[in-house]
Amino acid sequence: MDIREIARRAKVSTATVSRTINRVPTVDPQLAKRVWKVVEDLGYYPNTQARALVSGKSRIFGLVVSEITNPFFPEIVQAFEDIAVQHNYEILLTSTVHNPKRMELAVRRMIERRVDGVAILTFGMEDSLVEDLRFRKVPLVFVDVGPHVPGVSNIRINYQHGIRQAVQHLAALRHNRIAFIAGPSSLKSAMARKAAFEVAMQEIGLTVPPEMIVEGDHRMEGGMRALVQLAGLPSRPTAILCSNDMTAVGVMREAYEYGIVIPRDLSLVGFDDIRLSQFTTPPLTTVQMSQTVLAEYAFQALLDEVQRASAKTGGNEYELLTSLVLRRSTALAPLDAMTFKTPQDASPGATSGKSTKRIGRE
Amino acid sequence: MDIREIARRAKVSTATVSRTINRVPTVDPQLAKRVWKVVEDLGYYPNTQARALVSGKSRIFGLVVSEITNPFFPEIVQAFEDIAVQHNYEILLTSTVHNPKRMELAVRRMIERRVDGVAILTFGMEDSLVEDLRFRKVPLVFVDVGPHVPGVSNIRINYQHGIRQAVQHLAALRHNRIAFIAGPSSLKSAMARKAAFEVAMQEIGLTVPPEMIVEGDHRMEGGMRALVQLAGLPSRPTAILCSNDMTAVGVMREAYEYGIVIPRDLSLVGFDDIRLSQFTTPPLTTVQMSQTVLAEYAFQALLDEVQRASAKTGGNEYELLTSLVLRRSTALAPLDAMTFKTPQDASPGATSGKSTKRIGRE
DNA sequence: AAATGCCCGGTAAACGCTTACCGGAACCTC
DNA sequence: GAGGTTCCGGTAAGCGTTTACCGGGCATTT
Repeated sequence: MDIREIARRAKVSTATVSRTINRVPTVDPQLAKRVWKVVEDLGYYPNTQARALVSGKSRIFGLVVSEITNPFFPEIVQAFEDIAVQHNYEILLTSTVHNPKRMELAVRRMIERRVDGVAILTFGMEDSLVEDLRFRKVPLVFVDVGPHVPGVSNIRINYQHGIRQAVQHLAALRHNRIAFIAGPSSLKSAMARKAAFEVAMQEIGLTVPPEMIVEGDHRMEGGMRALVQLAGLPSRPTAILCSNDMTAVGVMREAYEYGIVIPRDLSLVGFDDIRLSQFTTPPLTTVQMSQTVLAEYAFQALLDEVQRASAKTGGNEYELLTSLVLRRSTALAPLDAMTFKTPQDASPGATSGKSTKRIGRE
Repeated sequence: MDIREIARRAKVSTATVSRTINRVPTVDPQLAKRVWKVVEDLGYYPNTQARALVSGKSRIFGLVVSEITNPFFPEIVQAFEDIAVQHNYEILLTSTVHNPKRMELAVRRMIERRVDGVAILTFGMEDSLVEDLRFRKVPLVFVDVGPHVPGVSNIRINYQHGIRQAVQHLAALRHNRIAFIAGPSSLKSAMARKAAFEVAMQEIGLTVPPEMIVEGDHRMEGGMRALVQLAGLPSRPTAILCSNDMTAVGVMREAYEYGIVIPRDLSLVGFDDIRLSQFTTPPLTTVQMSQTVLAEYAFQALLDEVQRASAKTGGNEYELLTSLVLRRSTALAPLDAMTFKTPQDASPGATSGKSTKRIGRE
């Protein structure tokens, strides 16, 4: 069932049907009504492919993420989709799972589908792929790492702000041995977080001995390993700031094995504020980086670019703030130097008494 | 840059270019080589929209999930995408966030994009929408709840298998007061899980007093509320089976507040085996329902349907098994009837000693 | 009343492909 | 060597839209 069928039944030309459907104001209301009637009766839905072909606009944006199973991404995807739907855009999602082949294929598929723009939320994308996109004049938006050229927008993340808050918060709780579990050194964003930590520590007048910075992998396992390493130190940290939330979850998990009670024995701060960090025990204090706002910026950047078409102006810069969200994984530093207790002393619920409910024995 | 440009430069007709690109074997290798050269040199990628228009196949499958931010879904999406990529299919993802308007819009968009099939992994979709899809002869696959008609495939989930294993496991650990936290009664799948639990309990000769079944909401909050309720019982359960993992996470969270130590005081079993359940403390014993296999079945069902075109046979049925995966949230039932300890007795690490590492005080 | 302008709706080309059909060349067959 | 096959590549129609252009009818102007 196509537009011609509608035209025939409504006894008008296909042009009129098209105009009606696209709400071109010059069509006579009488006619329009007749057309709409037929459209409704037949349940006609226009064929987007054909529309795209003639208009040259697919109304599709590509969205490239590293791994949809990484809890950091689903919220971004959701937010991005929400806005896309509002603007009548479709989204082509690709989860590259860190596989260069997959990434290449993804780019190719997107170009073949003639996407109107691509948001790249993955870190470390081959330059040649970006070139391919740019060569085809596809608007791009990067987070944190894009080149500064026309047609390419960037969302820069202000790590410093949130991390400074976190460090100040810990300092206010009298922590002075604060460790940092970094992300993989191959990730620019991870390095930026680490640098922000070092700056914040310095600002506040705290020194960071080298052994207080250990490298994780932004996954739970890295956090677990890192805690083991930090626990083995002669002078242990009383607080740990992690480069992302999954790392913090790993720390929690390993801390539990060691009988270290968070936050009594150890304060812990994450980064990203993924959903999961509300669900941990105790809920994780973390530096928030709003996935929703990130998605909004990304979409807006693409949309702007599409609308101003190929005006030479292109390439906006956005800044995304980060900020501390307080939950329950941080507390006053232990008074004595003997930070970690042995398991028998460490009883859950004995910590931040005020928020702990108890039920008596029957 | 289009196929004509290629044709011109390679001094052949567009038909030959098309044939070459589609690897039709009748084109002369010499010619083909010449064409390929031009294609490579120019970086030509065919326009999928045009192809779709003429072939009548979009090579897009729709995927409808309730909420991508629900940890249950990302793995399915990932797995689905993996297979889709292999088969050169694109996926149109829609997260309905339980909003009927969104759902309607999603269906409309999918039809307009002329998807070749739709996998519906959301529960409770308006019949009218399904009708709309069926009317257009779009192949469909449902999980667990689809109607039994041609063109519609179903993936039935065998809840009984895994839940029986769970119950038997708990019984073997000498639990006899086993509670069940159900999902919302509006969800068919939740009701099926509850029924499976009741059957399994009966099989094993255990009775289920009505107060041992409480309704949750498949979210953390429901689990928290349910635990409060169960803890208030005069005769408390020694083990709880939850209708999904998020519920179990809520139970864990609330148990921590009460000083109830899992698994020493309370054994806990979840359902779904979402990623997160590996990350809880302790890791959650749960009934697995393989998201990967689910996605594979769904894709295969759609693909079958597309390939056999409109042969009348349509509508496969698949069965997905569930099975228990043992982690560390279950243990021998406490010997005395005084199931829950008061906080001061409850020390983490004192439980399943063998797997608990300790470090001595320095 | 004829000329002019405006308004609207129809005609048809175009978007970038695939493919049915056709025709020429080369190769057989008798 | 004439007619018949076979093989390949070109011609052109068509997929379902949008839209530039055109032209008829009516109102307005002189």
